[in-house]
Amino acid sequence: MTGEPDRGRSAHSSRSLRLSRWNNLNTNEEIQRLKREAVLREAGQAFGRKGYHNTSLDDVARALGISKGTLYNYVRDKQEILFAFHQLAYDLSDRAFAFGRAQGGTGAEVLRAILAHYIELLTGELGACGALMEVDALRPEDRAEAARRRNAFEAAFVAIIEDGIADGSIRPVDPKLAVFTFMGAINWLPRWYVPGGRLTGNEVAEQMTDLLMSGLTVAAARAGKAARLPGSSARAPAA
Amino acid sequence: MTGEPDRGRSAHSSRSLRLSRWNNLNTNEEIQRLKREAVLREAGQAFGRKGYHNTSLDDVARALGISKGTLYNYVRDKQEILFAFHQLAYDLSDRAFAFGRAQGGTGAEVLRAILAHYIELLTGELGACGALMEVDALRPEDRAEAARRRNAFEAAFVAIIEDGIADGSIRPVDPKLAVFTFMGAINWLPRWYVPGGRLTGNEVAEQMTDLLMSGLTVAAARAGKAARLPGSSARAPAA
DNA sequence: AGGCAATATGACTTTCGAGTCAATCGAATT
DNA sequence: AATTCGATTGACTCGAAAGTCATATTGCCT
Repeated sequence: MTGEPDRGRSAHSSRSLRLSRWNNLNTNEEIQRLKREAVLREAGQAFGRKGYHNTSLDDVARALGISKGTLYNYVRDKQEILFAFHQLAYDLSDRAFAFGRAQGGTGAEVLRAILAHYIELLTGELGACGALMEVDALRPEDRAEAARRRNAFEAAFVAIIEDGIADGSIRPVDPKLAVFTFMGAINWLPRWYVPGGRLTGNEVAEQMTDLLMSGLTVAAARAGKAARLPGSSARAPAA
Repeated sequence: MTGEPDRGRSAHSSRSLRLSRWNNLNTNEEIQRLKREAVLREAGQAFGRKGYHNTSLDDVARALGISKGTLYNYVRDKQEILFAFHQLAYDLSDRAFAFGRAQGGTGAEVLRAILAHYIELLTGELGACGALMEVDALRPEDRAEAARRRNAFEAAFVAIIEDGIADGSIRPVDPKLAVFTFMGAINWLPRWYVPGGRLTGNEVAEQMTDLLMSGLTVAAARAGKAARLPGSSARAPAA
C-alpha cells in the first residue's frame, strides 16, 4: 500500500530474535508496518476468541511478549484496532463480490461464489468477522464509515439475491431476512472455528456455502453448481 | 411460575404511578418478582441491542426511571442478569425441543418444528439470544453451568440432524457445522430484528426456518413440511 | 569504543462503570 | 398525626483496564 516495499537488503539476519513472535524481520523501515500487523493479528485473534471487551491490551501485549507501552507505538488506541478490522472485513467482502461477479452466471451461482470466497477469506482473518459484532464500541467518527460500508455491503448482497430471484435461480424469499440470516451465520465463525482444527478454512467455506444455498433437506441437494462431495451416498448410522 | 398470581384486589389504582414502567402493580408481595422482571426485560433489550458490555446498569436504571441503587434491590449484580438470560435461552430451547419431538415425523420435520418454535420464542426474548454471545463475561461458577447446557443443546441438535440423515429426510452434511451455522444465524437476531417492525416474530421464525431448512436455490423449495405461504408464486420484480 | 536515535519499559494517571450504603422518602397502620 | 419499615436515592468507593511518559535499553554507525 505504501509504494515500493523496499526490496533488497535481504540476507541480514543479525537481528536479536529475543521475542517469540517479534523481531525476526527483514528490512529496517518496513519493520513498523510488520510490527503493527503483528499487533493487529494477535489482537484480532483474541477479539475473535474472547470478544473485544474481554480482551485487554495487556493480554495482547503479553501474548506478543512485549509491554503495553510498546504496543502503543504501533496503534493509536484500542478502538483503532477495532476499526482496522471493520475495514478489513469490508475489504474482504469487496474482494469476494468482485470475484463472484467476475465468475458470472445466474444470481445463485454468483452468490454461491461470493459466499464461498468471503467465508474462506474470513477463516484466515477471524478478527475481522469478530469485530463486526462490535459496532457500538467504535469511535463515533469511525462508526459512520463502518455504517456506510455495512449498508453498501447489505445492499449489494440484497441486489444479488434479487437478481437471482429475477432470473429464477433463487426462489422468492425476503432478501433482507436472508442477508441477516447469512451474516449471522458468518459472523459467528470465530466462536467455533479453530484454524488448525478438524476442518480447513476451505472446507468450512464450501460446506457452509452449500448449507446456506441448499439448506438441509434432501430435495435441496446440489441445485447450485456442479457436484463437489466425493461420495454423496448417505452414510446412515445403524438405525 | 410461583403458584397462584393472587388474582382479585383489582380496582385499586390509588398507587403512585410516578414512574414510566414502574409501579403500576397489583398485589404487594408479588411486586418484588414483577419489578425484577422489569429490570431483566429492560436490561435484556439493551443487551440485545447494544451488547452486554456497552450497556451500563445506569443506562438500564435510567430507562426504567429508577436509580441504579434501586436496581440492585432486584438483582445481585450485572453478571446475574446475564446468567438469567443464559438460563432463559436454554429453557426456551428445551421447550422448543419438547415441542418438536412431540410433533413427531421425520428428522427434518422435527427439526423444522424445533427451529421455528425456538426462533419464535426468541423473538420475544431478544435478551436471551443476545446473552448467548457473552459467555466470557459470566461469573466463573455460572460459566460451567452455561457450558453444560450449551453442550447438551448442541448434542441434542446434532442428534436430531443425525436422525434426519439416518431416515433420509436430511441430506448428509456435517452436523456440527450445521449446528454452528444455525446458531450463528439465530444468535444474530437481536442485532437486526425490531419487535414492532416490518416482520412479526412468527413471520421471522417461519421464513428463517424455511431458509435454513431449504436454502435459497429453487430446487430446494418446500421439501420439509406442508405448504405454508398463502400465495407462493414468484413475485419477481420487473426484470 | 562511544555516541546517538529509535525502541521498549513499567510505573504512573485517568476514566469509567460496577457495586455500596447512610440518609431520605413514602405509604400503610394505628 | 405519628410511627414504622421497606423502598429509594445519589454520592461514595473500588477495581480494572485504557492510555501516558520519563527513563532505560538496544543496536547501528562512525
